[in-house]
Amino acid sequence: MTTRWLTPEEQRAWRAYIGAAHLVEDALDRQLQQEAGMPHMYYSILSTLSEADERRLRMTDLAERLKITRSRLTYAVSRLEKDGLVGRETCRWDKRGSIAALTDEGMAVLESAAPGHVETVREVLFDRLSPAQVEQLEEIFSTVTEGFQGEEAHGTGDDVPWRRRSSKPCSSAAVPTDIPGESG
Amino acid sequence: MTTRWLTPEEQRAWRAYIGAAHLVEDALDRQLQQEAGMPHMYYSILSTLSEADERRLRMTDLAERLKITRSRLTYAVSRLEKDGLVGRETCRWDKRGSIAALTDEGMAVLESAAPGHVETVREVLFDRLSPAQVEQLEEIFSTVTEGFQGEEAHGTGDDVPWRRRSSKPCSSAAVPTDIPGESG
DNA sequence: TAGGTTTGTTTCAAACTTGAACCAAGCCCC
DNA sequence: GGGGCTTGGTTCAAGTTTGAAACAAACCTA
Repeated sequence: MTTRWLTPEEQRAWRAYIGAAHLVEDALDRQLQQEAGMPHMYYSILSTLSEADERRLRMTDLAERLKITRSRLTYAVSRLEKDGLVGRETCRWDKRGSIAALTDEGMAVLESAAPGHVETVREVLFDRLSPAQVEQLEEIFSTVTEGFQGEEAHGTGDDVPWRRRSSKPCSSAAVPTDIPGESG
Repeated sequence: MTTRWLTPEEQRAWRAYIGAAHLVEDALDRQLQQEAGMPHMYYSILSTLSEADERRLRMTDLAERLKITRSRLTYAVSRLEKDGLVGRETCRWDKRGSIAALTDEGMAVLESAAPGHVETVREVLFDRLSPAQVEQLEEIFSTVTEGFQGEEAHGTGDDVPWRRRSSKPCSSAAVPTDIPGESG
């Protein structure tokens, strides 16, 4: 099959996107590194945990939500754990499982970093976009994300074995009142 | 000042964007790593050079176009140089300057990798977007990029000293017929 | 229920990125 | 024309990411 090159419009869009994405990422990383001593991804981990049930999530779930590899997450959580912002627990119903839990200190750090972070996100992005554009942004990237979800099922013969879909909940909140096992 | 948190619409847009951006980046990196043995950024370096006058560019210019730090570029070019895909030359009119030049081998590698790369870009992005959305994408991220250009001039008191704007051309094509210096 | 596969996670080495520090070469200006 | 500032690039150590390999627990299934 002969290559379908990008049209001039697509080229422009692609370059604008790639360039801006770098700028945005860098700005976020720099701001958070300065004010919270961690890169953006680490902040996202804390943030995601803070919204989860009981402020804890299985590693695989967390990786799935953040769209990162499990290996990357392991490293990041280890660092956050060393800093006392996250704790690791083992899952009682699936002993393979490991659960990341936001500590009070982690919550505090998150809360103190949040305003500065949001301010940066506004500065670099939302303050420059019209409401219509915000909607377009969501629409465009939701579509892109959806594209990836189908891919794994069939795909172009290409599998993505390392990016799995969620596992069972396993947080105590998601557990029935009568807990199995844990007998004695 | 009290924090202007993100509205629900903005939140959704932000999350969609961040998540999709990770997926896209990973997909591109993976594809290029497989088929060309280099991450996306390195491909972009080759690609940018290939379009430049004489297929060569000063380091600072290259960094500016790619929106990356000079330090990151130095490392990347060193690797590409080791692979024989790029050569380094010194600038005759500014002896501080260093010029990265795409070699024939680099051009060949680029050309052989291009179809697969474009195909991936289509798969993950453009094949899922309407022409209107492509336009919106460009508009949105051009705006974002512009935002950064103003920033350095005044900004919120925050300087970005390491991300400079272009230097003088310095490629032989940009040189007047009568070359100064180089007296012999 | 032993053996084989799958799933959840970590580990490891190699590659990459970051930011600060450094070195030269240009530039200014008295 | 000798300081002092700026600019172009590199270097270095510390931190992060990657992908493959290792492990262990869970899940078949004969």
